[in-house]
Amino acid sequence: MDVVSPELNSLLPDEIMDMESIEDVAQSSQDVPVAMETDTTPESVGSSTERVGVAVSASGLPSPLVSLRPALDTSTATTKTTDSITGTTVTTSALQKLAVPLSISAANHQIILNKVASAQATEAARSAGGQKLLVTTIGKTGQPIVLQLPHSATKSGGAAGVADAKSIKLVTIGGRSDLKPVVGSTTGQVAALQGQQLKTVQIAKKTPVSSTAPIKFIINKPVNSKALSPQTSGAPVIAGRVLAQNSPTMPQRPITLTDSPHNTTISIQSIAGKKIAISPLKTPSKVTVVSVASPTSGAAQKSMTLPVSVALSQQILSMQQSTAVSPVKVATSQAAAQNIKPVQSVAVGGSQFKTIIPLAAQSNLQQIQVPGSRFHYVRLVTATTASGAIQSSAPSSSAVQTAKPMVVSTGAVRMSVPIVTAQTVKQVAPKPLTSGAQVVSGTPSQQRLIMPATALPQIQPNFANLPPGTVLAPAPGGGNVGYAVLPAQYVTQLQQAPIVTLANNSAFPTASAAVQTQARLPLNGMSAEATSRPRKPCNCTKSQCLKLYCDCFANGEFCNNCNCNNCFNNLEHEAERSKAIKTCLDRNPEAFKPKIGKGKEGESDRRHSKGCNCKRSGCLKNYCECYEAKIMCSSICKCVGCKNFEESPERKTLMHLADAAEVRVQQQTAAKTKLSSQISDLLMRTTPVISSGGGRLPYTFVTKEVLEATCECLLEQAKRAEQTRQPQAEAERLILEEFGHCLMRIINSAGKAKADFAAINS
DNA sequence: GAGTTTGAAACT
DNA sequence: CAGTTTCAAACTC
Repeated sequence: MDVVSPELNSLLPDEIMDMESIEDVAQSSQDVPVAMETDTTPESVGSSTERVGVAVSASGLPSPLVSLRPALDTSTATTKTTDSITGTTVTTSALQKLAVPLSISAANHQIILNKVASAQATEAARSAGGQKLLVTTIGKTGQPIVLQLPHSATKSGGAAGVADAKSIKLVTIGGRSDLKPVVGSTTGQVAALQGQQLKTVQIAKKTPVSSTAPIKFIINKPVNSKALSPQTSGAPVIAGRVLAQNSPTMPQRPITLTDSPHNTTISIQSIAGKKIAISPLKTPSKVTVVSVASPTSGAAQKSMTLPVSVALSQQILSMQQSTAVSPVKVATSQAAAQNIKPVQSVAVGGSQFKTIIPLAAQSNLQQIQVPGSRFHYVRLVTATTASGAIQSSAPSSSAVQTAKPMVVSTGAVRMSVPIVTAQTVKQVAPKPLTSGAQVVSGTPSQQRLIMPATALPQIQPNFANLPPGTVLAPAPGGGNVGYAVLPAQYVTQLQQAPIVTLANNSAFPTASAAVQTQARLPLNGMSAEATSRPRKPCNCTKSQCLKLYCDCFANGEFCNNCNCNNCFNNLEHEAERSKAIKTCLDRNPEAFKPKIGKGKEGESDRRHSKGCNCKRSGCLKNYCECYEAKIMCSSICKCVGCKNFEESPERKTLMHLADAAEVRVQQQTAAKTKLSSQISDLLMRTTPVISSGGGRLPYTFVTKEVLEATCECLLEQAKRAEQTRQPQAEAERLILEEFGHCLMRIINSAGKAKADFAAINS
């Protein structure tokens, strides 16, 4: 498995440190409730003084295990998964040193996970028996991780009650005072024992024996569970359906994922029907559910429609891709594997911000973290060859997937989702649901990628709708590896989009694979532009964009649409990039942390972490990092001739000038807008108008007939005055009065007509 | 757009 | 840790 260096762990941003989420993955492979447990042995915790990464493992699942481990070479953690039916245990080496070490660098809200080391993990996975549920959290720097993993070797299938705390896998976040013990039932369910804020999300995947039986994912998120009741732990998984548990004290707000056998789509339905935009920045208790089910080998050649229904029920974001296995395929090919839809449950940084990623049986998903907090990458890894990937039906032979955990920080402004085939990753053959269906195709699982790199040129046009910042990177060396890097805002958009469709097929006929997204929407009151403003392209020429000179690199981002030369800051040079990141971190562990400290809720205590060293700019030019960040220089600055302080007249002048300029720009913009509006109004006007005080009236009402009638009225009034021998002044008054009456009638008529017209057109 | 200035990052 | 060099962005013309 992979290793995370302690120092990297120590660099994990607070957002991640704050992560309290604990996910549980439950899978049932039979109509009979199947208990599933993922457990970590106590030693998996590693050194108490070391930071433990996130190890999320869904045992018993053919799906890739998610693991994020501390880089403690000396520590070893073992994730044991036990098949509830056979009692076979698959152990995933959690802290095992890898020949291909996982490179995890975490800084600035980002973690990079590289290289999947599967071989050892696979071997280790087959070792001892153990427990299935593995929940992990990340502790804060210097704070010990507490993993309480009772050896509940409970292998009893069915919905064994979780009342027994011993059978519960308890995972806490290291160092946090508000740790929430989590109890996982034998059914893989997790409930928060005392997590006041802890919310558990459980995704249970059950493959119906009958192809016609719908598969439902029910995500239950008990909140504020103070106690675990037997009821909560005993949620049964029956007949292809996973019944979500409810916290006795909390209402259930499940999301149901239904796999329709008659079509190739799975839709996530929000039972609550309430969509909530997830703001990774501020909103706590957010849960992101990302379901990505990749097609199995049996359906590998079928194009599929993969509607993603984003359902936000109780702050749950669902991003789902269906596996869309056609019933025919299920019948002819190895159905066992097809119906299994492994789920990855991933804790997301930030309190209660969670990401759950159900994966298809042969899909693999890796979390890629980049130093810096803005990007969070998820890599989908496809199964490679049959060797190692395909397992016999024997549950014990299930290979352990080496998918890396995906961690998304709450502070994520952008989220990237590289999708790649992991040729080096051994895939776990889905376990057969039934003994009779245990035969798994021995052919290499041509697992299709949602966005195969090989088809990148083809699909790229299909992603025209993707937001800025999306990168489709070809695989290095022309391998069948590709990445789709999606900005986090994309996810944000998904949160608000009613449906997101990811079409997946080898031929990409559905170029429409198009991800349907909506326009950027404000995030927490901040404009999306402000929160996810695309970074300026760099122009690096000599640094290969692998030094902090490069803003992209310094911000933990891949270069995208930059003007750099010989750029290595991309997925094609992951090795170099990882090395460079490590070098930077070795030099300065804070290298990828924001230089500007976060001010406290509107306070102006933002300041540069290191202070500037300006000599000649007076700290009033953008050369100065303080000034550039629009903050005052502080005592830690070593600048000379600083003018960037509160009372500085130069600064005030500059600010006033800037403000004035901004006001001018705004005024000009407003004037332009108004002028444009007026012009548009004029152009759209089809008839002349007269003013009626409150609005414009078409003076077509002043027709010849009206004029004649008016004149007649006036003449009549004049005659009357003449007949009554009124004085001239009085006659004029009467005539004018009549004229006024005429005008009023005209105006009233026009106004009425206008109103009627508007009513008709409305 | 080319050249200069600037200061952070990297290096010694 | 200080001095120097490198680098890319900011700035000027």
